Amino acid sequence: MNQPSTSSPGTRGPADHDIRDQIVAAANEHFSQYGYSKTTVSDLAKAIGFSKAYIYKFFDSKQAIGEAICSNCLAEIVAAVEQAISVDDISSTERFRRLVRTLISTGASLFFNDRKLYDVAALAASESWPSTQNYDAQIKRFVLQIVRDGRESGEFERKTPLDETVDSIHFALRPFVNPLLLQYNLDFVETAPTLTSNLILRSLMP
Amino acid sequence: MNQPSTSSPGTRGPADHDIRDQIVAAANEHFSQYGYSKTTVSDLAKAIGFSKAYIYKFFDSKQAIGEAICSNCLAEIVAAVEQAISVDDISSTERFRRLVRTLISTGASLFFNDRKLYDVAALAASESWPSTQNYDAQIKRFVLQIVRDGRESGEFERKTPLDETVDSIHFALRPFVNPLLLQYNLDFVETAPTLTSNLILRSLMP
DNA sequence: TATGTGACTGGTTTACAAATGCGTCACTCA
DNA sequence: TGAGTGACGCATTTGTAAACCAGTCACATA
Repeated sequence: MNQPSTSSPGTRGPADHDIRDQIVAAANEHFSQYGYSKTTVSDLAKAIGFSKAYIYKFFDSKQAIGEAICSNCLAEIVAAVEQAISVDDISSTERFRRLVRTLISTGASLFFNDRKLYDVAALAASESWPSTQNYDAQIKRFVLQIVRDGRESGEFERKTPLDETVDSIHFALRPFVNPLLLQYNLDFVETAPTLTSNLILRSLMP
Repeated sequence: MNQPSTSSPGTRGPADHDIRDQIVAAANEHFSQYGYSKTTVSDLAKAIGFSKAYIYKFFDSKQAIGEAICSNCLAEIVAAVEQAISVDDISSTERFRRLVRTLISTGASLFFNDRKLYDVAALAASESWPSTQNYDAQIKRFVLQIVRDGRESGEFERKTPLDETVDSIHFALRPFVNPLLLQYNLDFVETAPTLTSNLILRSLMP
């Protein structure tokens, strides 16, 4: 009924509350150290000195907490990509190359340096949690933006419907965007980015 | 030492032997009915009226039997693709479209109609059994053949090194070729084939 | 009214002992 | 000598009872 308007789905009670942040901080710590499944809600409660029941005043479920952590995690990738492509005076081609390169390198680095957190993201992807859908949508928006710019500057072809172009590129990037799939493509992390970028860029040639 | 020359790896004893065929037949039956892991080597032995130990005169291991079944399975996909693209008087573009379409439709049909056998293939892919590596190589050969033909006829561009073109296309098809990955892409089985084909074909335009 | 909790339920996980499975080898039989 | 097997070691799987966990609720305190 009176759900606070600015809160993300799965949260409860006052949207900005010190306790909520403490829970998230504890969850980040515990999830990245012991993993999502080995961390109990009681563990998080103990960590911040409250009872388990109190946690549920702020979050709908354990998964909702996972969502918060996962969102942060994926937001970092998005931020890295955004930073990499938000550079003045580079071609759309170069922008696209950076998108792919950054996407893969930050994703792989998450996998190798923060495996337990990566696993949360993979779980989220396998169950289509909102956080991953949102992440996916943001990457797609970047693709749209670059393709549109490239078309306007005459760098990319314009015959193919914009939607189709973006959809197909977005799909081609899926093995790197989706954490569940990225796992299986890590063997190709050296060669695949350039290969894929080149293929896509060739498809964009006027 | 005196390994029969024509036998596939993992096999033992005389290469063409009635018993071997019986084992393979029984395995096909059992694997597709109960699954690979729920089928014991003893089950297969009983099915053909021998003891378990005798099976090992013909196969190195249970996995070697799985290999035989998996090979057949994947060979069917390869055969379907080969038939689909071995049609006279069609453009390389059309040939490529058929490759992708057939690859996905036979793969998906295996998934939906013979799930237990599909799982064997997925297991094989996840552990990189020779059968899947071989399958992968065969698909790649088809791609090479089509691209080469298309280049010769002037239908496809020739600036990009042939190897790179083939590698990138092969990689782009991975989500459909690799049974382990196909599982995760079945939601897109309607739209992805055309989308992917179009992207790749655009990249091949002269 | 806002902060906070112990006790409860029913579904899942764990722990560990028993059973089963893979693969080998010495052996039999014709 | 080639066809075929029982019995065994070692690792994995399974069955199951106990422990645990996610999530709720009525209630306490200030």
